[in-house]
Amino acid sequence: MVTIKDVAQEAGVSVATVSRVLNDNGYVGSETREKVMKAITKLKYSPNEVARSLYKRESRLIGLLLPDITNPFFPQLARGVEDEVNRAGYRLLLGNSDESIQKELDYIQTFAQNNVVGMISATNYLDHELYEALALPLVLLDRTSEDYPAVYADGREGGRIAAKALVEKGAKRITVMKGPSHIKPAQDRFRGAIEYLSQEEVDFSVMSTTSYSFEDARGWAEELFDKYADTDAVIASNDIVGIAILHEALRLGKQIPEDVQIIGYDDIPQSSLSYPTLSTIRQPAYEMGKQAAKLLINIIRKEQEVERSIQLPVELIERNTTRKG
Amino acid sequence: MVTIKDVAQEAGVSVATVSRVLNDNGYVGSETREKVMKAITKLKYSPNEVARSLYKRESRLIGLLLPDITNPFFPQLARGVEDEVNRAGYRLLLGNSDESIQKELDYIQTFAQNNVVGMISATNYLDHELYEALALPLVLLDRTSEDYPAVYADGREGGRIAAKALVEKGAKRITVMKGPSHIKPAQDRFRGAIEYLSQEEVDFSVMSTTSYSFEDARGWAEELFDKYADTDAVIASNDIVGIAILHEALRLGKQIPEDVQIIGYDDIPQSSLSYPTLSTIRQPAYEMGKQAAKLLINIIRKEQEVERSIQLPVELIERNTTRKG
DNA sequence: CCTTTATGTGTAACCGGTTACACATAAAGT
DNA sequence: ACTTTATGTGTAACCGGTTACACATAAAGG
Repeated sequence: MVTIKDVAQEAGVSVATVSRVLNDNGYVGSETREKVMKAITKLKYSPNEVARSLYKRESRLIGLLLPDITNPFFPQLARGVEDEVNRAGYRLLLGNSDESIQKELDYIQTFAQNNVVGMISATNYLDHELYEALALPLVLLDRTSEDYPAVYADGREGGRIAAKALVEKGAKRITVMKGPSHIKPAQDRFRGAIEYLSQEEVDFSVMSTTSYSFEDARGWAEELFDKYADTDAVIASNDIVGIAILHEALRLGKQIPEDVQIIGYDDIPQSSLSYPTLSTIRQPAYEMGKQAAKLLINIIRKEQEVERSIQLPVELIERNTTRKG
Repeated sequence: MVTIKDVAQEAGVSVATVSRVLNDNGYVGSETREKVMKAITKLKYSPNEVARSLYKRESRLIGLLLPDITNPFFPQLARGVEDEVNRAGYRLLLGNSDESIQKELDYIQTFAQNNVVGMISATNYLDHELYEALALPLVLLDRTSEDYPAVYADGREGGRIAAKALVEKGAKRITVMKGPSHIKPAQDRFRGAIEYLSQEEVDFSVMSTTSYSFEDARGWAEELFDKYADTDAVIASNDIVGIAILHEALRLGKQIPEDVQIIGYDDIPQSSLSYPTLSTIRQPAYEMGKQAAKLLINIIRKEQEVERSIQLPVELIERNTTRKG
């Protein structure tokens, strides 16, 4: 391994001077700078981040904690975070917590042990005490909080928009699927939908679900048409479930959107690849990731006028599981 | 920040003793161990990984380099890697290289600068010189190589199986989609399909594509039916493209699988959520990730009898875009 | 009883950077 | 000509761990 000492020796200067050249601070004579640069190139020197991180007590790493990257909503979020974080010269330590508080705590600890400059968390549980003890800049993603800055989409409005669209498109017997109760954003969109429907002249029923996963989605779909066979519109808890419902409806010989209208939530990329293409409420996942990263970096850099939290707008994407006009 | 010194002081011993307790090596008296443990608990001490990493010249991080986590094939891979890597006490530094060699090089450099113990790369380009200069344990994933251990699925066999299935199911005018030429596994499966078809009594045509992305998938689908309107079976370059083709075929009023049979590749989770559900060649993505991580860890630990490379089997998943029997 | 050997603990060097501080010299100000 | 001030460079302390080595004591062996 080539160290700063080797470079110093090669250039015939001290390590301090090499360091000054590397970081472009302090005074360095122009010929000296030249010599050092040449030595760096010659030896293919690349400074060790770990040593720097130890002294500075701060690495150039940012921790990203997700529930599960395997859920199609998260890769986009993650990319948004990564792209923005890279722009500022940081790199990502990634962790999936599943639904395990233990894993979450373990990751938070690792992040801290590695001197990360900050972290972004999109997990559902949130152990306040530990996060507090941390004293690490933290931004929450896809989640609201009183205590920490957060970036999220307007779930309540999303639920409302979905409900409004279905009512306007003539739905009479709407079924609203309620997502897992420990997932906050799931509850927000559910609440938005219920609020809207309650003030309208329509019948609606609520079906509770306890997970978002691919594996269970088909089960929810079957249960839905079993329990509410005559429903003519469904507000799905997310796109995965929405596509499963669509699939099941077709299997039962229903016409989409004539017999049943369906609105998903998230607008994951594959929603536009279903058949018929799924109408949905779009959450700007990539943008949310970017904003969260930006916010975190501003906090890290102690910029003035840092927003406390950022709410991004949602949007109805009308595709082919809802009627036209 | 609580350091080992604080613990030493609190326990009334030297830092060396605390270190011995932490790492459970060297001699430590049982009462002394007790005292140290108590101090650790009391101060909520958590050793700094960076300091350890500097002295040991080795962190507990592993670098994972992917083309793009946003491509639905990769989240599963990543989870496989992460889960296995965690079991062994390591954590992941994640990077997406897109198609950029520069980004790839940058990430490799960062990995090295952070003293990662090893790296797993699933990227398409591979700058041999740099990887060589690295002297970092490296395992390639979803990719073969003469020079490095690799974990991959049997693409050629996959292509063959897909072609065989279609021929057996009565396809007469098969269109084979050729994936981007810089993506090695895409070429393998293509080659497998062509090899099989060449020895059979069927007509087939080849359509070249230059990307795998969602955004372009629809375009390829349109082009396909434009150029080869009378094709009765398609071997898609991957599931995304397969689903887009399915979608387009339905839009054109074709019956699936009666008029057109379609076989995808990868078996990404959402393939079972399409309508009709997509027949495909399954690559065990999660398992591939796990195996790659296992292999890397074995190399790191300098275990004996480490396999050079691991080829995993692919499997035909018959769903509803191919005819029965 | 004396020498080994095993056990327990502390001191200090080390990992590879960064930076405070000392020192030297040149340029600028009075 | 003499003090400031700006510029350039090196020495060594420091970051928070790990470990080689020294040293002390107790147990075991002859």
